[in-house]
Amino acid sequence: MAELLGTGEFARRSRLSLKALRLYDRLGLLVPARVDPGNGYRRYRADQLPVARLVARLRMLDMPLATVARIVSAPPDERAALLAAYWDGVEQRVAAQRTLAAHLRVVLSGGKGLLEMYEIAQRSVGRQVVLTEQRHVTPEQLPEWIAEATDRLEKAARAHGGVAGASFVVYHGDVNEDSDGPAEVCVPIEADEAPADAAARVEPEHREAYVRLTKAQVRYPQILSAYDAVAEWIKANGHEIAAAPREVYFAGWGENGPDDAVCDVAFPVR
Amino acid sequence: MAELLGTGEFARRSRLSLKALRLYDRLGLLVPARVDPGNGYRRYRADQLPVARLVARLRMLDMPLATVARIVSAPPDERAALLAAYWDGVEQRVAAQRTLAAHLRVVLSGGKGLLEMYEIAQRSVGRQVVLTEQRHVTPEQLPEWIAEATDRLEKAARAHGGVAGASFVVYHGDVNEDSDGPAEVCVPIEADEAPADAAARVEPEHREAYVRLTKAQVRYPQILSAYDAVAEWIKANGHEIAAAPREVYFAGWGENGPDDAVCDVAFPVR
DNA sequence: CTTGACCCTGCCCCTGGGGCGCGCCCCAAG
DNA sequence: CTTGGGGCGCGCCCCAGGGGCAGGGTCAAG
Repeated sequence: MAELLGTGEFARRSRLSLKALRLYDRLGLLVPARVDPGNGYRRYRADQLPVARLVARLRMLDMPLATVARIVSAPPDERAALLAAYWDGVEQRVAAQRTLAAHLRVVLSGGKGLLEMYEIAQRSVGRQVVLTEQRHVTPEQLPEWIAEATDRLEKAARAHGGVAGASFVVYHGDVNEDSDGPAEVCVPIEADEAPADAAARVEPEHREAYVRLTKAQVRYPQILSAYDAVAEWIKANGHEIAAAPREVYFAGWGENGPDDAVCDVAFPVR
Repeated sequence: MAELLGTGEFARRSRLSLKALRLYDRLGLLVPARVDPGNGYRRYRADQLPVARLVARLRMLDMPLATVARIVSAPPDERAALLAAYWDGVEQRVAAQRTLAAHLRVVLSGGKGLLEMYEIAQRSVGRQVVLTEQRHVTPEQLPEWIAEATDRLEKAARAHGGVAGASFVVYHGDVNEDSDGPAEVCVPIEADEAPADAAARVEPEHREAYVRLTKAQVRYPQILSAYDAVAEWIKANGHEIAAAPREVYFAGWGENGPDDAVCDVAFPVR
């Protein structure tokens, strides 16, 4: 009565290979309705076809079988969300890789096309009193340290009138594989002079050339392209670098996606 | 004189693992400057670091080692182009997967959000005399057959006044895993009546609801979402399907990227 | 009864390494 | 001179997600 399909037909109609069907059986992902105990022949019900086709399509997204299994075994009303979560992860990875590829393309072509990739502007920045924390740090420690130090300084800022603007990180030395800074996290506070009871200093008024970056672009090493672009722009426009470069974090990290602007890379100019 | 680095230091400074270094050595991708014949110790020159770092970064793009090898062994002025070509391929694949993921999301959520994904419009289409070719065809044969049949019909159209508009494919039956059409490729010609010496017919004047799709969306199975969306829109707006659905190819395939519009999916309506 | 067409399991292969074990090697301190 | 401890080598097994092939059993139609 129940129309059972052999592996061959099931494979053809689901666009899965025999090898894949056997694997999915073994993994418990797609178990045949009946397996002949004598000869091991697998038999599938026709109503297993939609599941098999779903598996085939999820695999076309290069989704790992473990994730596929989680989706097909989830209640139907949660499946779309699981898929969306997986795909969001893919898009995040690809966004990061995309900016890295763009960076490498510039590097490999010897820096040509750098100024076409970024839109550089100028602005004036007022005098700021900042709480600071300074350290030698490697590229891979950097993001964590910036987050922690910013957090610490913002807490400390509450005792000094509160945070007065976007925090920024000044690079007094290169941070790359051969050099570890130092870097300095700065959080502006509502004060006229640097307090004596905290690590603080005055950041003078200046003009700066800057470029706005998305979260995917704010990453080592592709962020180096942005530095190169601003420096190139400064030279091309006859300006001169006046102080150490910096990253201005004007937006929070958590609440932004890979394609949202979160940071400016800026060089003070004369 | 030549400062040689041990594997440990070379690994740290290039961000490659010892395992990776040994593998790349064996594959000839990154061969140490010297290998001690007695104990097998590998020694790298400091000037191999840039290459090693390039390899590490290309690997962050999930680039296969074979492609990495092609890039690092290419003359410097060709490297950027090779990278660009690789990354273009990635973007094409991802664009196709992105539309598939969107399609599956709609399917898994039971068709909710379908009308928000597509922008559906209406238009009038005049009477057309078309050369046609009809066949039963499976989804994976479809693209090739459409290309070939269109090519044949466009050649044949030259003997009948020339091509008079965008070619289209009418689906007289579903084309999916369970059904193979038939489908009919139509190329409009500059003629008032169907010629007797060729497979031809008159496509009557009609109104149709349609949606414009990018090349990445014009694919099996995600194109099914577009059909569903147009059908849904027709029902929601109180119209009625008047004839078999069709895909209108108004732009060439070869010259367009995955995000360029190439095709409309249309249903004639009453 | 025979002949294809189906179907089974098991084995080795691929990529790009990770992890572990074993053993040697090298350098510095005692 | 010896004794560590870490650096380094090699080889083995492991992962996903199958592809491909060998060798053998099975099923259905002529």
